[in-house]
Amino acid sequence: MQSRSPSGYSTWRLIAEELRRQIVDGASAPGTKLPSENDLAERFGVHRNTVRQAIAALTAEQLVVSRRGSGTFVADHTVLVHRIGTRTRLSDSLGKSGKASARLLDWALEPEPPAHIAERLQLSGRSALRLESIRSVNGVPISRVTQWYVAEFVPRLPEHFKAEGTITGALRALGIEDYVRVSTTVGGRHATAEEAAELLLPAGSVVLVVRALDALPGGTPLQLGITRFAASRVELDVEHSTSV
Amino acid sequence: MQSRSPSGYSTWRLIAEELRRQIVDGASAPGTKLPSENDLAERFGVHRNTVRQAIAALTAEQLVVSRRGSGTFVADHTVLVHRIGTRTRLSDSLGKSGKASARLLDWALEPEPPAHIAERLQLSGRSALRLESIRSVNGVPISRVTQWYVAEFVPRLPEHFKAEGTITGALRALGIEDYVRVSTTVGGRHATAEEAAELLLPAGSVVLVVRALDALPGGTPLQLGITRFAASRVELDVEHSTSV
DNA sequence: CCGAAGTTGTCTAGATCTCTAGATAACTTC
DNA sequence: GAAGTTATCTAGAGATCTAGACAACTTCGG
Repeated sequence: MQSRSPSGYSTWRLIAEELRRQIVDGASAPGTKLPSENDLAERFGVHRNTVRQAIAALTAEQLVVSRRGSGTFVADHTVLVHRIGTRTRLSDSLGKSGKASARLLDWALEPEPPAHIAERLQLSGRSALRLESIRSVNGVPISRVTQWYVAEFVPRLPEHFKAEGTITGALRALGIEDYVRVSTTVGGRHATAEEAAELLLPAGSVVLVVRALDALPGGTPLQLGITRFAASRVELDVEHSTSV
Repeated sequence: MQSRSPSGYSTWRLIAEELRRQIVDGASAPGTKLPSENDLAERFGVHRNTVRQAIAALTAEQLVVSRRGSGTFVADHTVLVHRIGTRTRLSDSLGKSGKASARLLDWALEPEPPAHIAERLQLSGRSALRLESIRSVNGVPISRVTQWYVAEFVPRLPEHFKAEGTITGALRALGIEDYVRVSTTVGGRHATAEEAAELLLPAGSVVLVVRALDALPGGTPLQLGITRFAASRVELDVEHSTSV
């Protein structure tokens, strides 16, 4: 491990991320023992206290657990899989892994939405409806979602969302049973301070940013969603058509 | 901006990432003027020198350019789009954006590949061929790739790769013209120190980790690729089937 | 069972890096 | 010319990292 470089990352943070990568990429089973603090200090070329800081961070995230005298072990952790496909709904793909829930944080009618939203939804001067929500599985927040709808297609959607508990349910209550995924892009970046707080992540954690456009049968745009998944908790699985 | 929290990220690093996010998410055109250093210092609640550190980092990445007396402006930057689909080849999706090239870093015949590789490729005791390469567009590195092949299917692949310059060309030279994408998963994490160095990224940058399995017609596994895209340079576009 | 070795937990002190503070200099814009 | 903006600098406070030590516990071999 190189000594301090002007990266803006403390040495212990870099070590914590490296250990995290080794645990997750190596698919270390819960119970796997990490090297001792002295070993890690020697490998990374730092003082043991610095390694302890890194381990403390992973402990705070419940990725590892330390036992005095024994060592540090990988804790029980799972990475959820979210399917990205033409008709996949969040409740279908992630719900199977446990109890999924969505909480509406905020909503607003937007008579003058941002230009790129208006363009993607082909609003032509019509209003958009913006919903802000957070989704959890087994009580653990996994994504922070901003959704833009063509407002006139979804009257009272927020009320229905609160009543049904899911967007799919809310849309169904409005008579919208069928819509298809038109496009999906995936990017990655550091979470904002707000996102990190809402997703219960350490500052600077990585989020996968999924931008998805859904349309009604016939191709009329219905919704543009911007979902920030906690990259440490969710992996995306792209659905490939099986027809050749 | 909160004052120092024990996140392991320096204040200037967090500010730099937030400015980056605003520039990229807001799709700021080159030439867009950022708020002045004094304004940013006030907004983030820090001293101006701290803001200067953040801007210096973005300047080093050539995302912004500062002119004394005038201000700081968004520099020319593009985010490349990589298509993820059944038959999309890197040279097809990214090559259109400019001159794409791939450089073989290393390769090895692996008689005892890791268990999860052996399983995905259904090796049953056969050897795997591992290739390590880096891909660039217009001289800018965009991804770091590890590819595992069923060795007996691709004799002398490294030589062909060097001769042809692309994997697609190398496979074609071996008579392999048709293969399909079976599965693709996308994750995100911080780049390792090595990855950051190879991709010319600041330490701790975000990479999108794409794991893809390709098969020959008939379903026999051919290749498992693990591609780390620089998230600040590449966005993934998922191909959706248009049939309903 | 006991002692040695190993491991994590805790603490103090000093060196080094980061951030704040404030100032002056050099340039641009109006 | 005045106001605004970036560039550079010095100094001090606060945070991080190194260094080393001792404490409390576990594991293993005799």
